[in-house]
Amino acid sequence: MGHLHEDMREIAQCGLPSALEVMGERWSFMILRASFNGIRHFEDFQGQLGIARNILSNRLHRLVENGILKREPVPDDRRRVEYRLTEKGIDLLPTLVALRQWGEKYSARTQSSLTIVDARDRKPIAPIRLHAADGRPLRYEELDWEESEKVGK
Amino acid sequence: MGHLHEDMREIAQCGLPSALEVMGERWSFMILRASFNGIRHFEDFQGQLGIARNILSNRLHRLVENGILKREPVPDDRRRVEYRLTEKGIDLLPTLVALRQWGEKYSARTQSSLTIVDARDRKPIAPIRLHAADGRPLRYEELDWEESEKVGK
DNA sequence: AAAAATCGGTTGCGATTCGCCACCTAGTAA
DNA sequence: TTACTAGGTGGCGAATCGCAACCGATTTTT
Repeated sequence: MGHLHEDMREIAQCGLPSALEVMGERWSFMILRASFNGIRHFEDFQGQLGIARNILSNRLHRLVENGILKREPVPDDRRRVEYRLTEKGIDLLPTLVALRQWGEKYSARTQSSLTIVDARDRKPIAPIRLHAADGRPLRYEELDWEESEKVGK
Repeated sequence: MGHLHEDMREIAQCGLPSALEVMGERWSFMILRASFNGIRHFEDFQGQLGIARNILSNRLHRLVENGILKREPVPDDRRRVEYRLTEKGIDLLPTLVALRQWGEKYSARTQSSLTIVDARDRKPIAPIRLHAADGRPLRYEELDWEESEKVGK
């Protein structure tokens, strides 16, 4: 009694848990951001993030095994290896940007360093928000939650 | 040498670290999602998420002290306490949805339970993506990174 | 009025995970 | 042939996680 949504039990899987399985680990988002910034090599990740080498090694492997980064040796120099974003990794950009914008909105320090701009007019992109299926932006008050059991589509 | 972006050193703070300080901890996003689903009470969070009580207690306090949730006693029953989203917490919805949509796109299991719909036509919201300042949606290829030192605005 | 249940925690304690530091191997440069 | 670089791995103490038991303040039930 008192439950708003009676029939959801325990987890109500919504894709969040599976997303967090990888991205919920410490450093994952920071590594991802570095990747978007063009970082590709182990030593560069390490230097830029200040992360311990064993942790970095572990995270890179987990990101690779989850298809977010791909690891490929550099032909010219067989010591070196490149970690680059896959399409799956690139698809995390909206999440990353939303998180970053939120952090910037609520932290004292002004935004800094690289910002993402529209290549056309070089103006910064808009704050990320929710949109209706037809593209109309939606405010929080215009939303509702619906129980969609229909797995079909 | 070899650096794509010479002048950014070490961290290149972008609001991400400050965002992750709270939301990077285990369970934070799951708790947030439960909040959006209407969960407000300790026991309900615990039951729904299956999280250990001490961890839950710790996370709730951290979310409160960071202004994401507010904790207020229930007048009618002085045993009970309510944890509710603040505006700052509500502002995390785009991040949460983006993460969830990504998880759903790349995990086998179909989406489930509560989905967010446009209250007007009750159709599910659109996938989250980046938009230009004028509202035009942007593809990844249309983006560029710019060094914006100008703190002014 | 007394006993039982509920709610929101806290405390111990073992199991993981994190993070610093040293070290190692293959490949390249001097 | 010696030195250096890139990308790791291993040991070990410190911090965090998670289970289970317990607790104090309040209702609820009997």
